[in-house]
Amino acid sequence: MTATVPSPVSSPRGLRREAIVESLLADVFQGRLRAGQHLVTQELADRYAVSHTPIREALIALAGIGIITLAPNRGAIVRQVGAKEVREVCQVRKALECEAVRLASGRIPPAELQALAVELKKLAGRTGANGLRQVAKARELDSRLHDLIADASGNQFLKQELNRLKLLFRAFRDVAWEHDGAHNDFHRLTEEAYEHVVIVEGLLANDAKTASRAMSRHIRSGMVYWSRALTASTKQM
Amino acid sequence: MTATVPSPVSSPRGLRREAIVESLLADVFQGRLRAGQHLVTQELADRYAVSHTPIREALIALAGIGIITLAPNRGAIVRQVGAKEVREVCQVRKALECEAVRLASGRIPPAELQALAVELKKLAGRTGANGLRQVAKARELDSRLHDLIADASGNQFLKQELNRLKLLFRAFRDVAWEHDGAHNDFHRLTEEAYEHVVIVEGLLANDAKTASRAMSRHIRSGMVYWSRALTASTKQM
DNA sequence: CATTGGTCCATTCTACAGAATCCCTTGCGG
DNA sequence: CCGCAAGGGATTCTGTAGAATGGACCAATG
Repeated sequence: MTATVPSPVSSPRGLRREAIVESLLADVFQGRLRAGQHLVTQELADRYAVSHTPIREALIALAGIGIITLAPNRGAIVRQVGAKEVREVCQVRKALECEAVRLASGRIPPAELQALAVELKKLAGRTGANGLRQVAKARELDSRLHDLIADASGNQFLKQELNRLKLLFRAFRDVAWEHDGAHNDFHRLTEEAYEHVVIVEGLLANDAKTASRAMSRHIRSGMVYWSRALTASTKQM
Repeated sequence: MTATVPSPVSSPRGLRREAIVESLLADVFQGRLRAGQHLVTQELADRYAVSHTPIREALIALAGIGIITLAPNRGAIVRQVGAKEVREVCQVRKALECEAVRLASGRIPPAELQALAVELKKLAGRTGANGLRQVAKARELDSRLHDLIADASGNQFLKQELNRLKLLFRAFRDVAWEHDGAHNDFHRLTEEAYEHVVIVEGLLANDAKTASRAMSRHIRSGMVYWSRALTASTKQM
């Protein structure tokens, strides 16, 4: 199971923990580590070719992010990723993203927004032809928009929180993706592009209310979509 | 400096990290550790009479909470607690508490709310006479209200996030408290009690909008008060 | 069903390696 | 002769490894 991806880590001293955190996050994102799975430090240490000390530290950090839970003297297990969790995280994310949009409204350089709008429309126009390329593009634009907003909110702490939530959400989405197969998701991606356009247009018009409502709808529809994808294909425990 | 409080920890194996986290949190809350201060693992290890491994792990956990920042190969420093940080955290907290109120509206047992309302009014009535007793009572009621709301929101994740933020906020408040001395804060406490009453009444009337607006005002006024208290007394770096 | 022994593994300790910083020296310019 | 900047070495502290400790779970036995 874990042997499929050896994933050795050769980071400079002091950055190993961080590298391991990222790699483990990716493992969860891409379904190599499943919910409920027990993580054994020694195994991970072997796999990453480091001692178990940095592994342990990485696990503590992951527990802080909320990806795994740590039980004293019992180690780490990957958190359940069910429809309930998706809804919960999305609810929180919605509240924060909307706040960020309100704060950011009128503070983002219009040039950036224009450029983004152009690319989004181009993406939304193409109906799901050549897959993976478009998926990558969509995700990049998504990231760019949300980062732009978080930056412009002028609230460092909020930005940091949003980033954490984005990571969590990505974990959920990627698990669902794997379960569900890809073909439906192309549709969702173009839908998302349209939603993004509405948000960007709201921001361009300096209309905080509209933009924040669009953001709310955007996240809600993501929530509905991905939580459904999860329930559809997972036999919950 | 640190010698004033030896704080030895004698926890059963497996809970030491947790114990250290709590103790360090308390140290920050109570101003024994000041913003910008550099935390040396060996010192802390001596102080708690453990090796520096669990100390390191505790620091990683604290960094996850956001109380300290970790620089690779450079160790931990206690985060700046200035007016800016208070405002940022409060902004985030406001967004989440309001969301929680909206979700919780109509789902809290009225009996509980009634009881709380009675106690709050009793507290608000007494004008700042016997101090510490009232402070303790006020904090207890505050905690009870926010917990009630978080529980009733039905969102475990949201509840967990709110708890983290409450911890952070408490850290800020206690630092400000120490700087400012106590006498003004009694006034603020009765003010808070009034604000709480409005929230409770909104909830009793099943009026999510009013309740959430009251919550928003509540947190905003706390933000204004405490951030002012901090700027007033701290010579920021 | 309670007990006990065994095994696995999380946790903690000790020791060491490497990074960052500090301080002292040394060389240059005033 | 004094001040200042640059270099280098010592010190201090972080990060990692590997060993030791003891808790949790399982299975076999009474």
